[in-house]
Amino acid sequence: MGEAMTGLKRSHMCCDISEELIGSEVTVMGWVQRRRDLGQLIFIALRDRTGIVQAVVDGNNSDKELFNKAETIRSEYVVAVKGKVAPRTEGNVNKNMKTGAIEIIASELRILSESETPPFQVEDEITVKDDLRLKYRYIDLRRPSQFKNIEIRHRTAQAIRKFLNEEGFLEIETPILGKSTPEGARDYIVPSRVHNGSFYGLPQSPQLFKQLLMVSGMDRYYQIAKCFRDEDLRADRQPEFSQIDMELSFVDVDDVMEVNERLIKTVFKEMLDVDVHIPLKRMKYKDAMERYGSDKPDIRFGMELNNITEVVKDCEFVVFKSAIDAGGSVRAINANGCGNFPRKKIDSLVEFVKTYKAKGLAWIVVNEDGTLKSQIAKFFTPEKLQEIVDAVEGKPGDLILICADKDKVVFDSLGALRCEIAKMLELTKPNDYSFLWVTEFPMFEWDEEENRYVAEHHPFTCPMDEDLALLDTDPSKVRAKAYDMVLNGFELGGGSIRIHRRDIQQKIFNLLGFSTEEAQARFGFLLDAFKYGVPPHGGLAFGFDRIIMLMTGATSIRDVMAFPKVKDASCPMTDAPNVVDQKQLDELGIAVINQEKTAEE
RNA sequence: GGCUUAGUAGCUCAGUUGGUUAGAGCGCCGGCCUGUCACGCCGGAGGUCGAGGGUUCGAGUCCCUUCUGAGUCGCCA
Repeated sequence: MGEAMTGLKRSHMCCDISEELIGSEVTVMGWVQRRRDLGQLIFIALRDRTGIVQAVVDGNNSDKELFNKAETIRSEYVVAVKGKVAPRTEGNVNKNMKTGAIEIIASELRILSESETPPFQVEDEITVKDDLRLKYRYIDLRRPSQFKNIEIRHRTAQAIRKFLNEEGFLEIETPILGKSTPEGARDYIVPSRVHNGSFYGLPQSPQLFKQLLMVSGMDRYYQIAKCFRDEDLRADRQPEFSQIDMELSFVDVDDVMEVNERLIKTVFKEMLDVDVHIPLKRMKYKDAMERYGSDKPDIRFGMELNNITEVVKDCEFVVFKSAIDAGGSVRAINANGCGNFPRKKIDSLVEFVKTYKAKGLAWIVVNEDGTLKSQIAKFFTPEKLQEIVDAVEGKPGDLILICADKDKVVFDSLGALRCEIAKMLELTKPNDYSFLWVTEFPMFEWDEEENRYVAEHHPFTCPMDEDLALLDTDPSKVRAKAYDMVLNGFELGGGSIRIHRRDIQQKIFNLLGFSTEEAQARFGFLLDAFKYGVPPHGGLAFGFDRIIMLMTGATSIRDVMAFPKVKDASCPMTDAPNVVDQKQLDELGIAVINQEKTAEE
């Protein structure tokens, strides 16, 4: 039920009503935030996406019908209010509202749509569980913070487009229905009615298409591309997400980095008025791991890792000894000033690193008087213990945390631990944006399960020129022309220079265990294209949602997407994914096994 | 798939060693109120304590199973 808006035309958005309009007649339309009924005087807080403006219905100075109608209004009704803009008297100005100096004296009121009481209040102050918010996402989006996030997302996209357009990039769309290339993440696949038993794959990224566009001579391409990955969700991972995807011809590493530094600088200045100093700091992958235990280090605080393997290598402590003998290492971080942590808190840190496969965590407290306290003290001479403390520059009041294991476990554990402690100590400031590039990634990673090398980045990544010879001798040492941009411990984006020489590409495929036939079957179209003249090229892709998340301070990318999915990749609002009719399955030639539910005809 | 955590009124939560009729704030409904703006005052409705089973004289509370979220590890070229 609701009235027509016939004869009314919206003249202003709510927050566009200002003191300059005093005396003029305006018409605003929106949702009722709140009705404050004082008996013979009714205030209506009317909200649209710009904000809230107050309308007044005076029982003594307006007609009965208007007043009676105003009394029936409830929260979230959609109404149109026509009236004169009036100043508020001295004591009635609301300084907390943009429109707090004025109000609209209503002369006409239309209830365009009534509303049931919403399942939760449309206010930023309330905290509602995520699944309920997402079931009623259209109401959740009415909250100012959500409007703000969606708007920042829009404006950021525009700023990015403007920058890239001016840099000579063409915005080009690539297919969503593509070919499934099961290397890396799981693909979402789409059955074909015309080709029973055959499937399209939804793109995990437009990688191959953008390289083909370079072969076509498009020279510079970008796209804000929807990508799909059928993997488990996280706070910063959704099954469908957006990338700022780009590719450039006739470039090497520095060229791609340079244009993207300027892109980020421009966007952060425009959106947040934050000055990003370029060129950004660069850190080699190897150094990032050694110093921060992570390939996406948060460099806003110290607590760097120290390799103390040499210091303890001759000790008899079996935990350290066996780790070293197995080819691992012993490393430590110095949590400055944390020596006063209660035992319980230290124990929780020990539990914390077990998440990352560490078997435990040794600790040494440097007391205020310089004496040492440690649960492993009995395995060491006092001199040796002091030597460890000196190796990490331990001072009175410090807490030293030591992990011994395979390098991967030590890096994962201590890398996460330093971030966890930083969070406990609130070492990071809200508006501190610390960017860096991580470079010189290894080309390959040994996959223990499959017993072969897999590409660290992807199989089209170009090895560093000086490492080409190592492809034949020691592939594990080959570094790639790959780079990640990192912000505050988050990978904002990454990319690489691609291989444009067939002989090198062939070598890489061999190392990855692809036969010529297999490579041809999977990526033949790209290899064929490379026969016909291919420019040196490279590119990069940013996680668009993640950038918006960091810019808005949201804690999840769900808050910066209009209609995100919950953890099991379903949508509580639409109930996707759903079971389909047998008829649809028959047409597609699909038989479903182990299906508990079947669609009702 | 593993680990952690949560589920009590429409929403957010409290609920003690198991013990009378399960509470609060907000919201909702009704009444009063002409300057509110988180309006105020008075009154009211609203509960399968996620579901199922068990222990017990007695279960929101203890045990088992299960469902639904969240975080995280694995996974995410």
